Amino acid sequence: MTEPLVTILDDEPEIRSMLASALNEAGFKTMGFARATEFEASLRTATPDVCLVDLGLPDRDGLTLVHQLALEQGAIVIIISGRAQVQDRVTGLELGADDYIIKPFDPSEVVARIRARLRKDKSANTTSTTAHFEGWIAHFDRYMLENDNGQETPFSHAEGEVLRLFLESPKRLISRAHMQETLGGAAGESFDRAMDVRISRLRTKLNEDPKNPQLIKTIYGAGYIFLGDVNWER
Amino acid sequence: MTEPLVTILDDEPEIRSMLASALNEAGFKTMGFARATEFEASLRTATPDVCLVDLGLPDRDGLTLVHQLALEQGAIVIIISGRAQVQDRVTGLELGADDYIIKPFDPSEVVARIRARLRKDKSANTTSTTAHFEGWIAHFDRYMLENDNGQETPFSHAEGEVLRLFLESPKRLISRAHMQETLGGAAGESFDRAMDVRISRLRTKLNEDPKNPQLIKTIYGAGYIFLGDVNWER
DNA sequence: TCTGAAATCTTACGAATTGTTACAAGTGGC
DNA sequence: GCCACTTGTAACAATTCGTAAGATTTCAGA
Repeated sequence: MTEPLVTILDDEPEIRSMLASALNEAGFKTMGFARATEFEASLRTATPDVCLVDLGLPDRDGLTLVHQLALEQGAIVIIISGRAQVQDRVTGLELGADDYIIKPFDPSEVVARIRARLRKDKSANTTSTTAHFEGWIAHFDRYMLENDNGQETPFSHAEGEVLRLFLESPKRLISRAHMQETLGGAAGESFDRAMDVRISRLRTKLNEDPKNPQLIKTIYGAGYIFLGDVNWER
Repeated sequence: MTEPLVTILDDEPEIRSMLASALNEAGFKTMGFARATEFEASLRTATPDVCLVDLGLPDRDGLTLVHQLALEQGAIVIIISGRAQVQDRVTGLELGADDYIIKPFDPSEVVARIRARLRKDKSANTTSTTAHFEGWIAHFDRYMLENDNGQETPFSHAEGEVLRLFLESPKRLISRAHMQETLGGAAGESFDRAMDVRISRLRTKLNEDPKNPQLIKTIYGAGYIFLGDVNWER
């Protein structure tokens, strides 16, 4: 995961810029939004790793938004709110938020809390070389794909990059842009086609029905989603 | 995971018992320790899912203990401390803690925060969003629509947006304006027709009789209304 | 009930996006 | 150098989805 993307949803410009500069300095990419509708529109093309949400939004009830985000996106959701009552915090967390930070806050704490979440999120996955999913086993050390009969077929390095990307973020939208970035398609050229081809080849190795893929789903105009439960071996 | 085990490490008996009773009530198993050495001895036999650690221990520097725990055990580590400075919190989190709760605290918030951590730990793989309605099942994770015979037909992303909008507000008027806004018809113009088409396509997939739609009703001059009982399963 | 204007539905089409196949350039082993 | 393999590119097929335009429905007023 290169430079996690953090979205900031708050109607106060000063808070947005304060957070953005602190986060950028800490090595995150950021996107700021003043209103929920703009933010939601952006979700179609970008998949944030962390969403900071102010509860006092002008155009939407913040809590229901948090609820949706936590459920539909796999993202980490952190509430930032002026409401300091215990009850507010408890309901916010129950509804799916991963953390609840009270205004006024110190940006460095926000950074620390985000790091803590991401650290946990990743440590489940990283440093392992074998992943089980839907009857398949991917051996990244040997570049081998094993089916439920124990038969193995090799996959190439390029195919492995795509597969790993999918297996590390299952059930989440992976935008074409992010994919391209991660796969080193440096120049945004007609590398698009190359990606398509990689995915196409991966799909055939996974015995996907071209008309109706079960594992790697295309989201027209947005990117891809890998369905299927993944278990990394540790 | 049956009944997660939470260890409580704090030298004040009242705090231990307060936490223990709140956690037991919430369905956790608990073990309390007054001193770090006892706690560490217990690690040889039990593997806690969550460790609550007070920083002001008599026999050990709490921070180094936290650091060890976070690294060696895969456990979730939550600091409970009387030190409320931002700097304390930041270093605690940087050293590997997953959360930092300040004394005095409300036990219900501790429970909520523990739940939030455990939820995230699990949910990495289990994001299934489906809705049941009038004999149909919409699988939003797979972009599939299942009828009462179990047959599945795919729906596109654009169609899914409309369907989701309906299923999230059943039996309520959805104005064209609101719809347009939500569906990102930013261009605003003759996107009207596009919406019509989306709905039309959705209706055909739902086997609606064009003369007499049962599920998606048009309210002339206002918008649409989705009839039918919806049950979300998330 | 009849009529006309406005709103909505539907069909067909086309632009943009994505999938797939064939081929060629590049790489490494023998 | 030969051969197997990987991987990008180009060309064409398939899909998605908005737009245009004619058909149909709704509602108000006569």
